[in-house]
Amino acid sequence: MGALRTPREKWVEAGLQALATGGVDTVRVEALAKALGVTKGGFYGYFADRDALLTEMLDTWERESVDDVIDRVEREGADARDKVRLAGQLTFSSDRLLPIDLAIREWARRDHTVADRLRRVDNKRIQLARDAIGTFCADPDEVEARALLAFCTAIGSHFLAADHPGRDRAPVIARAADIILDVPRGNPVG
Amino acid sequence: MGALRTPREKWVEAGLQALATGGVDTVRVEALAKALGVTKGGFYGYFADRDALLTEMLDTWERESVDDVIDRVEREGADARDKVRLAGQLTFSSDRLLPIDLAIREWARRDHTVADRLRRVDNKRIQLARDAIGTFCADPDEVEARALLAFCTAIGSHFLAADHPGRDRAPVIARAADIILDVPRGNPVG
DNA sequence: GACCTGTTGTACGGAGCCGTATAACGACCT
DNA sequence: AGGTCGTTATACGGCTCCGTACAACAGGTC
Repeated sequence: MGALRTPREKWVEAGLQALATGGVDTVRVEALAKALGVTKGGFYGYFADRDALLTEMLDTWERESVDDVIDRVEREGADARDKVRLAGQLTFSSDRLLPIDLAIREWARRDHTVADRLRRVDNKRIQLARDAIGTFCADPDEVEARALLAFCTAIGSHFLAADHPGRDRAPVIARAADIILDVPRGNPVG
Repeated sequence: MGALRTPREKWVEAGLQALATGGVDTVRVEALAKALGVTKGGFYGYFADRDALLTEMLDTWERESVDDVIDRVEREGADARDKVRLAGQLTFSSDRLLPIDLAIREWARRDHTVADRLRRVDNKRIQLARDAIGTFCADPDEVEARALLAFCTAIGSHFLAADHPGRDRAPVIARAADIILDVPRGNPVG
């Protein structure tokens, strides 16, 4: 039996890497093969076609970014506000997951299948924010608005190119988080 | 002199349309020609190459989305909060500009030239928000945070796939705008 | 009608990519 | 050493795209 030099996961990983770096349109079988130092010869032994790889990439992403993140938040998150912050950090500060997440959002705008999957993922994530914010905010409309703000800020800040004169982006986001989480001034949480 | 059947602007317009619909990678000379009902024969009379078209598309976008929008806001905006809302609406509710804006944000993540141009545009736009918010908020750090929130929400809501059980997205955004603009409850503006 | 002149259609070479077919290969077993 | 079987390289036809070259064409002018 010949050795398995370039297993399925290598192709998926290379695909996710290409997706993160250059978007879906740069996920090409021959380019991936070159990146892996092989030819595309073996690819079609694992995948029916390019679409099959894309689907498997989405499966991997969904698993990593939902199950893994939610598990960790539920286990490690202390109080409600901490959970929101931790969930945001795990997804939106991960060198691995963040670029993939952003690329999938772009992709989802043009592919309904991807949009449906992203909706499932985002719904699970935003529920986390709702639960957490609900512990210190009674009005359900306000909970929804603040959960939306949390999410849009986490995503939007990566698509916003503006500068903040005399500051870095980080402290501005921290201050914005205080507003979203309704932290009283003079008693900042950070 | 032969008639000018497919002038420069037609190519730029078709390019922007393709950009809005499918992203930069779908702006291809031959595909544009087919969409215009001609062949690419005439294209290279106006543009040195595909990159020249992309540059001109960016020029057009920058003109439309900065000069035009800012002019109108300065002229029509009533009070400060109105100006922020109007600027947001002009850019992020325009059937024409919005999809182009979003596509350029995706593009900018992978092309430094585009990122620089987007930074110029976003800086002008966010200054509008700063000025407006500054009229009712004294703390400059808080002004910056609220301006960031306004922008991230305007952009992020288009990249967020989550549902809002029992609601549409619009009223949730309106309520979020009240939080960003610090509108007291029981006295909603949005 | 003949003649410019600039726009457009057609044709080309070259590149990258998809998916298939087939041959070469390497590891393992006997 | 020789056989077996799965993995990989190579080669192919087909497609889309780029940018160039050149011929066909339509509008205006004389």
